[in-house]
Amino acid sequence: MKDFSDPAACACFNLRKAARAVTQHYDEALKPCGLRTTQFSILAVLARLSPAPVARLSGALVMDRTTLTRNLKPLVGQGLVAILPGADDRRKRNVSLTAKGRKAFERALPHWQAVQKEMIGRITPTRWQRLEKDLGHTVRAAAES
Amino acid sequence: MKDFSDPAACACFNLRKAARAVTQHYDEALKPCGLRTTQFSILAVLARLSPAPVARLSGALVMDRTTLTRNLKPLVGQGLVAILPGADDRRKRNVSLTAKGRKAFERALPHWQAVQKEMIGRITPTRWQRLEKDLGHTVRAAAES
DNA sequence: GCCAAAAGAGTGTATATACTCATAAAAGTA
DNA sequence: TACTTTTATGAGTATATACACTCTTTTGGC
Repeated sequence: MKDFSDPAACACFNLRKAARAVTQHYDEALKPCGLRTTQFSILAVLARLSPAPVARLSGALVMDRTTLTRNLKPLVGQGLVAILPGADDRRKRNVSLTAKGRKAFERALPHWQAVQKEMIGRITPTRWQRLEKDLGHTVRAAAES
Repeated sequence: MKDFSDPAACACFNLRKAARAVTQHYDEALKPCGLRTTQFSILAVLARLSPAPVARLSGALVMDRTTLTRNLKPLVGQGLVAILPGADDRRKRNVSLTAKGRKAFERALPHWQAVQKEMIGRITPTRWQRLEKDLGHTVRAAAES
């Protein structure tokens, strides 16, 4: 049982390592847009769900609620995202994409497509298809506690 | 080509998402030891390579050199790791596991094994075996720039 | 309507991540 | 040897991550 005796086989370590390695390429590619990968992902989710309360977004991103709150700060600072109190429920904060934010997202899209194509090409489309499924399964497996 | 038009298919986003989800379990499991997953990983690598200069360790961890420097700080603070100037080359800083650090690592090992077993069980050993290979390939693919 | 419980969200604190720039020492070269 | 280049590293800054705690508002039970 190598998997349970050799820390180099650590599932967490290997996932984080791969995430670090890949993130650097995406961040580099999105640099001309003034966006990080995480920020692009948030805008992408918002493009579909805006406006939506914080908890709904953090669920969609599989990101801790408080993490999302912090991550929204620079986006709000840049005027790409606006946060408004909910009309029906004053506890809720509705996060929405501004016009500027939607433009920034659309400008970033081709840059993302380029690096995505490049990276999947390197990984190999076949392997990536498999990997994406396995990652999705992993997220669900981790979340089911 | 769904992979190049739907940001939800983003390789980076999916990797980071899975890393986040899994990290929470490992951090929770290692909490009684006073270690985070990243710290455990560093100790595990040091258990094999200690003493080693910063650049050598960051290479082994596929972690940015400056990131490792920051990550070492709390470990040094807890006395688990010591950093000494190189005798041969005064530019180098040799990072080494202290006796206390080795003990902390050995105490943490069973906790890691438990969560590793639990997580691989959830993911499924077959899928994990495949995933680990694919992650390794991804790291190499990303690094070959 | 009153009050306890639950839901939605922010803050304090600490770690994780990495780019840019600065520093110092070793190695190479004329 | 003096000068340049390369190597090893740290510091400044900014974002990413999340647990514990707190605050406010809503909801449910009576």
